[in-house]
Amino acid sequence: MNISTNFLTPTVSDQPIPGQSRYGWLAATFRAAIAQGDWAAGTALPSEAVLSKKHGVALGTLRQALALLVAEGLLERQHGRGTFVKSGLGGASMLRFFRFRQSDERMGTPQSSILTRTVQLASAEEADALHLPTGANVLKLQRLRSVQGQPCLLEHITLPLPAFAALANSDTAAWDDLLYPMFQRVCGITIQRAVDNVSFGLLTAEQAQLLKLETGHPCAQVQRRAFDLQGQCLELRTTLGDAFAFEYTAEVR
Amino acid sequence: MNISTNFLTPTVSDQPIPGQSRYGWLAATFRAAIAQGDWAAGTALPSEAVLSKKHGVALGTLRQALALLVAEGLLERQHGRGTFVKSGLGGASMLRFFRFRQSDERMGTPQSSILTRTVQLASAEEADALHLPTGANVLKLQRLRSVQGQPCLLEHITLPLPAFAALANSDTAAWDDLLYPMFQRVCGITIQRAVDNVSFGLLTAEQAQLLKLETGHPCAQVQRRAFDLQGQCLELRTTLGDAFAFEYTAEVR
DNA sequence: CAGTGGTCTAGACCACCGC
DNA sequence: CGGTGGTCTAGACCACTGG
Repeated sequence: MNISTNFLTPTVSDQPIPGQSRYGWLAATFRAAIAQGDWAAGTALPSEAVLSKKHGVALGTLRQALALLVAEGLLERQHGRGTFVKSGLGGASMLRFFRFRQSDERMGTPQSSILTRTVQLASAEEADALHLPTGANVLKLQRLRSVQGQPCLLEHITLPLPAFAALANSDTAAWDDLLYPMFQRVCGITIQRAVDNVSFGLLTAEQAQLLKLETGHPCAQVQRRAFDLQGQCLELRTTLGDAFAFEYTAEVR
Repeated sequence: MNISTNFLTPTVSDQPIPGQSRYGWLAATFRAAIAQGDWAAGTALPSEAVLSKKHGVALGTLRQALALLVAEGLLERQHGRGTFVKSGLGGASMLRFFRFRQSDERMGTPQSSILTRTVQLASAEEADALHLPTGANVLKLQRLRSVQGQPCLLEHITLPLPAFAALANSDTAAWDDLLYPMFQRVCGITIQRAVDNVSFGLLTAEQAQLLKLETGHPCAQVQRRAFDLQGQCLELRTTLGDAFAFEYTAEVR
């Protein structure tokens, strides 16, 4: 990572500044510290004064660096309390696309059950997206999520296999309703960010049966790629739900 | 608006600071200047040095104020050139929800034709959303947008009537393909921001006929509320398009 | 080259939190 | 109350743009 360690520091700073600004370099340093776990999720960073002194930088510069990481969603600042490392994604983020009856506040998280779990060879697209070598295995999950006993979302999940090996043999019935916190606990993997692509389709007979809908019923399809702290894609997920329960709001400027 | 004009300014500032920070108040001042047209869209603001001196504020403080407006999408800064007032929304923003063949780059804007134009009483919901008095009139438009001669989007647009009177009698055949720039030119109304709500439904017979699809064909429905610089809602729009052409990407952190 | 925004400093004081 | 982040200042120098 360190391209030029800059042996001949002319005047003041001994810090290797690649091509970026000082605060940009500082932000990168902190980003790495978070990614490597030196700053654990949920914990507080040292105060601004300490950090600025430690890195030989003015307060304002240090604050610019932190502001970058806040904008990226890695940090959270609280006036009078401190600066904290954000935990990864919660996992209930799929619900933002759907409005299921009574799902709004009371039953925050839908129940989850794993229908199938298999290990198989990664397809070309999967290997490409997950940056796996050819011939690598992936863990495939089929998962049904229900609200108040009503099945509402059907998911197909692909996970790269050396990384998620701990999930290949554990009892799926004992799994949490939320996967991402479990990824963190069991596999030490933090999902920090995801990209969802929404499109429209019709349910196949098998899909419809699981969702208790008619074959050919319209469905919304959300294809997700989820990334860890290093920006590595570590999950591919396809979620299907009743198109008539779909609702999403976006702002344009 | 000015709650306390603060007659007894104790030490330094003569500026009416409501409860906000200095830069927050500055930003509000600039926001108002833009909204009232003192800063015309597309023009450059005075330099940082001039503005900071004029408002008796340090450079850093002035920059914080500008940063707020940049984040709001009202301003745009260009290193070495200046700070500019952004023009309103372009108008082609509906296409971000759909992928029509060959619409990607070559034919940037779909052609537009106004099918019907009527003046009628605002419904209760419309009057509420547009902040109209009861009994006020609205302009209703039905509009078909086509790519390469193929009809693809059907729109139903509601506009409050004193404001858009200039559109009530002009020749619709001569209208632009993009409405928002025309709103600005003809009515002096700048659309700065919009909120889109997406859901799925089925086409009625009339809708299907216009879009050259089957009755009952699945459609994506985008309900938009568009706002001017003051945050006033000045347009209600419902857009229908083939659900199988729908595609949208969102990021979650 | 002059003028613009971008970075950086070394201070000061204020507002909030929790003990 | 001490410690935290938030605001603000009055400078300095750098990097980019355009004539």
